[in-house]
Parts: sequence; C-alpha cells; structure tokens
Amino acid sequence: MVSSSVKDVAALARVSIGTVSNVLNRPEIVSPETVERVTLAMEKLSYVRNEAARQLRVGHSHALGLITLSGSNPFFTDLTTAAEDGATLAGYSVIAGNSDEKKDRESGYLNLFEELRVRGVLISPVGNIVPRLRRMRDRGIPSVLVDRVSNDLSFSSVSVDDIAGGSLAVTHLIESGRRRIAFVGGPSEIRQVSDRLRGARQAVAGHPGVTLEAITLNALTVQEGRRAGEAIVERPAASRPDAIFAANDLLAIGLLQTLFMQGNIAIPEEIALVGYDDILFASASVVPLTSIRQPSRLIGETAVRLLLEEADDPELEPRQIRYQPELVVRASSAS
Amino acid sequence: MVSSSVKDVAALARVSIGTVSNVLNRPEIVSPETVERVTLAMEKLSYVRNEAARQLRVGHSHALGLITLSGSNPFFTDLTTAAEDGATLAGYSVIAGNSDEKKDRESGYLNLFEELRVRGVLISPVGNIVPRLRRMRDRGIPSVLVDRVSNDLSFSSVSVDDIAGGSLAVTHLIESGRRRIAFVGGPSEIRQVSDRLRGARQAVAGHPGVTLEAITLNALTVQEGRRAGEAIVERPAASRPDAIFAANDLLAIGLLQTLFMQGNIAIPEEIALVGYDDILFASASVVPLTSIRQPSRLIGETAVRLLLEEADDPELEPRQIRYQPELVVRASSAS
DNA sequence: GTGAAAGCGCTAACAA
DNA sequence: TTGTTAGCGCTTTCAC
Repeated sequence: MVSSSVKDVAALARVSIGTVSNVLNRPEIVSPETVERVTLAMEKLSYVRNEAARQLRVGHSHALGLITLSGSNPFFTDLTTAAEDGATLAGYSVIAGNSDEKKDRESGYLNLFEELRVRGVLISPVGNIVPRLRRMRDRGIPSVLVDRVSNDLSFSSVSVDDIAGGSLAVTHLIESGRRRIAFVGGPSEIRQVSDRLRGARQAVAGHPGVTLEAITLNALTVQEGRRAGEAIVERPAASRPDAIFAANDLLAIGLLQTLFMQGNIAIPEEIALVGYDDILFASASVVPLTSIRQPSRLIGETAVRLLLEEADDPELEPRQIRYQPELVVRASSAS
Repeated sequence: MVSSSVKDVAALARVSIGTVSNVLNRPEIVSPETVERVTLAMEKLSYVRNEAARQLRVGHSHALGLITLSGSNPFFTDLTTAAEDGATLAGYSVIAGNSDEKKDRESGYLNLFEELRVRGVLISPVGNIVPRLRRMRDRGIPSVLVDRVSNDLSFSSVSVDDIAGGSLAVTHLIESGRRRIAFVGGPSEIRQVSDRLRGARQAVAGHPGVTLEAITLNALTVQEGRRAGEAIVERPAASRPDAIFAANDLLAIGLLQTLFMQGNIAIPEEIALVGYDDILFASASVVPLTSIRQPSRLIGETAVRLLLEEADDPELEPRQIRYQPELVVRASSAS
C-alpha cells in the first residue's frame, strides 16, 4: 500500500481535487456538507498531505532551521526547546542542528536548510557566516543571530551582554579578595568566549594588583574542562591561580572534577570558581557553582518571534535585542 | 533575487536540464568537460537544489525522524548526537524532536514526519504507538524503537535491559545493607520506568527483610526529583527510606538538591542513592552519584543502522538488539 | 461553491 | 554522451 493523494480523496468524496485542497487550506469557503464528506474520505484513506508537493508549489517550507554551538550544553538545549515551543505556536516546526563549534558542520546544516527552503534560520555562528547569510537573505531566507550580535548590525540578533557577564564574574572574584585570576575558555573565534574574556579584562583593568591569565581550550565541554584542570593541578601550588572564571558551566564542572575531586584542591579556599550559563546542574555540583545566569528560554522565544516577523516582511529593519546577565553566587566562590 | 533552478543552470551552461540533473546525481556518466561547465554555472548562479522537488519526484526524503522522551536529558542528547553522526555518514539528516513524555507532542512529530515523508523514524515511545507505526510502515515509512522493546516484536528495537538495570541497582543497595528501599520514578506508562521498577521488585523478592516503596512522579526531570525530595524530607526520620533508587539521574540530582543540600540528610549514611543513565554530571554532583550506565551513543548508532537497512529492504525481519547496563558505584551509595 | 487546468523543480526513462 | 519529456502532489487562478 502506498500513500494516497488529493486525487484519491477527491475521487472517494466525489469532488474535484481543487475542492479537496480548499478544505485543506481554506475550509471556510467550502460548504459544510462538502467539508464533512471530504474529511470523511481523508480519514477513510488515512490521507496525509505531502509537504514536499505543497512546498514546491508555494515556494517555501513550514520549517525553521536552528543551529546552536552544542547539542549537549543545557543552555542551548533550553534555548532550543523554547524556540520549538514558539515555532509550534505559530504553526512552524524547527529543524535543530548543532555545529559542535565546527565550521564544516555549521556549513553542512546551512546547506541542508537551503535545500529545504526553510522559512528562516536561527543561528549561533562559529565562523564568519555573514556573507553566507546575506546571500541566503537575498534569496528569501532571512536569519537572526542567537546569543550573538552581528558585527555590522545588518542582521537581527538576540543576545546577552557577554562583556558585562565577564566583567560581573571577575569583579565578583576581585571583590572577594582574589588576585591571580585565570580565564579558562574555548576557541577564541567564538564570540561569546572572546567577549567574556574582554569583560574579564575590563574588570581587571581597574585593579593594579590583579593579574589575568587566559587559558585557551579547543571546546566548551566537560572533557576540555578536565584537561585544563589537570594542567593546573600539575603546577606547583604557588603558581596556580587563586580564582578561575570558566567560559561556561560545562568547563567549570570539568574543572571541579580534576581540581577538587582528583586534585584535592580546596574550592573555594585555594581556588574560587565561577562558571557561566547557570545550567540546571550548577546548583547541584560537587561544590555548588557560582555562575552567570542567562535567560535561555527568553532568547529562544524572542529569536523565533523576530525571525517570523522578518519572514513575513523582508523590509523590516534589523533589530538588536540584548539582555543583561545576572550573577548567582554559590559556594564555589563564597570565601 | 530568487533561487535559480536547473533550468537556469542548463541555460548558462548551454546543456539540457537532463544533463544538469545527471551531473547532480550521476556525474560519472557525463563527460568531464560538461561536468566542469555545469559546475561552474552552478557556482556562478549559486544554485542550490530544491529538495522538495527532488523528494516529490523520488517519493521520499533524505531525512530520518527521531523522537526522544526528553530534549534536556543528557542520555537522550548523546543518543541523538550519535544518531546524527551515523545518519550524516550515510547521507541522511535527522530531524530530532522530543515528546517531553507527552502523547500529543509525540503524535505531532509523527504527523510532521509523515507529511515530510521521512525515510524512516526512530522513536522512544510514550503511548502505545504500535498501530500507528504499523500504518506508517504499510505506507513505506519503517521505524525502529530506541531504548525500548516492542511488545509484540513486530518492530526492530535497540534497547538496554531495564529490568536487569533495576535489579542491578537494588541488589547493590541490598548488599550494602539497606532495608527500606524507595523507588522514585516517572509516569509508569513509560516502559523504561516500569521495567526498572520491575527489576527492583525482583531484586527485593529474594530478601524477606527488605521493603520496596514506589513513589510515582509526573516526569523524569530535576524538578520532579526535587518535589519527591521535599516529600521525603517532611516525613519523620523514622519513616524515611534508607535507600532510594531513582529512575534516572535527573531525578537523582533533584533528590540530592532537596535531601542533601536543603534537608541536611546525610548521603549515603542516612539515605543511599542510586540513579540511572550515568550522565556526564553524575560523577560531579554534590555527592558523586552511583548510577547505571547505558551505552547511549551505541544505541543511537545501531538504531540508525537498522533503520536504514530496513528502509532499503522492507522485507527484513525485525531484530531486537539489547544491551546490558552496568553498575557504576560512587559515593552516593558507598557505605 | 465547485471544477478544470497550469505549473512549481526535479528525476528518470527513453530517444537521438 | 546528451536531449526531450512525462509526471510526482499540490495550490491557485479563472471559469462556471
């Protein structure tokens, strides 16, 4: 048995295929009896509309593309869930992919989204994809940046002030008496990372006695956090930092595993630790984690809203929405 | 500007559209020079194939549908990532959704997948969807169950022995001297939950002095774990369990938050705790969590492989693949 | 309120 | 090796 089409439904209901299409798309213009008859026929045949055919005809799909930096970071999974909820409400579905911070994965999803003629794309970019996005916009696929501002402001964005966040974290560390601060972060091409570092530098700038060391990793994962932790444990105690600001909570949890659980370094006494994102596990980690909270759901919902507005009206001026992060103090930094 | 089509490419390259299609799909049968010329034209026009049109023609898409129970449970996000990797290798993309353990969400995704004419679906079901899957299979969309066995074995599945897992957990608790055991689990319609409880019951059965209390929650989330924890804290100490087996790690972490961090109940001295899944955070939680490890990536990869094989050959007999779980002992249960 | 028919972009069978 | 053509299932004028 194979899928039935409008033609089969039309035959069974003894109407034309045009009418079937109408009950599908504008039931209000067809008489109640006909709607009834057609609906019945659809059920009898368990008809399911062929989205590809619909899309081929109308020119674009009912899907939104979303690319995040990670599929396992709770910050992004929350954001994704919120985006899905928002999209569903508006009658769209979202195809979510994650770049794992890799340019070729990012590019692969963009290809897919173009082939699929998605209605628009939400993206937290790795590389410099503005030219690519511009080309897509020219062909009718708008995009909005999530958790990131576009350099040239030619695209809408929904982000959180990462410079302020970095500053918030490090200021807190300095105010609790720390002097040798290390920033542990992922690849610096990722804007979120470089901005948080920038904020950290700003905070340090006003305090002559305070030093800031930047430790650069390959990714923002628990594994990489562990790696950084091992390197720190191996140092002589005197040359270790007395505080670490991790670019996200996953990193911080990795650090906790090697520093505290394996390395027996007292947190926060010997080293204070601040993470970023305030994921659900931050408060329940081995040493409850001080973190910078971001409104993940709000970002996802807002981004979908902006995107859909721009899909409906391509002439809309790009808008930059920026939320402020919030410091949540817990044991890992409470001296 | 609007997307260009094979027609535009053909015109620019001065070939027929059939030839353009051939360089797209079977470049080996067209002469190198022509390939060259057509490729150049494609680049010049930045042509992107219209997947909807291709799909309409060939009858099915290059996408696989995947429905998990949760988008925020690391067990499922790992499984999803593995499935994506496997699918990508085979030239497919995966559209991942999560039911949040809700039947209507599950059904919504199945509708979407049917409209999209995905090549097949991977699903960790909530309700009894076998009839629905059967209907889809009749229409050419095969499916394989993930993390779950079909009751009637008419579908392939890739799962982990949850009864063995539950038994493993509770046997461990009994052997470390616990007598009043509580099972904290989500909705019992979820097979994983009822099987883990079943395993727990089996373990208890052989030990006369041991009791098992089942506490049923609405979902397998950190929040619900907290809720269960609060209820236990409120009991007089004497009537509290001396061990808890949580149906997953998220629940266990929620329990840790209320029992240990708010309620000042010593873990494992007063209450031992065992979780399930061994997610990345289990080892770094406030009291490192004893857990039952499942091969999440292996499940995802294997499921994709089976699905693709069945998509290529619908006559294939269903296969049941079942992995064994593994106990990982950490501080939360080490008396 | 309903029907007839064109055409979206592509692939594949067949012809040249 | 390349070109021509039918047709996938749908939506949408335009008649009636």
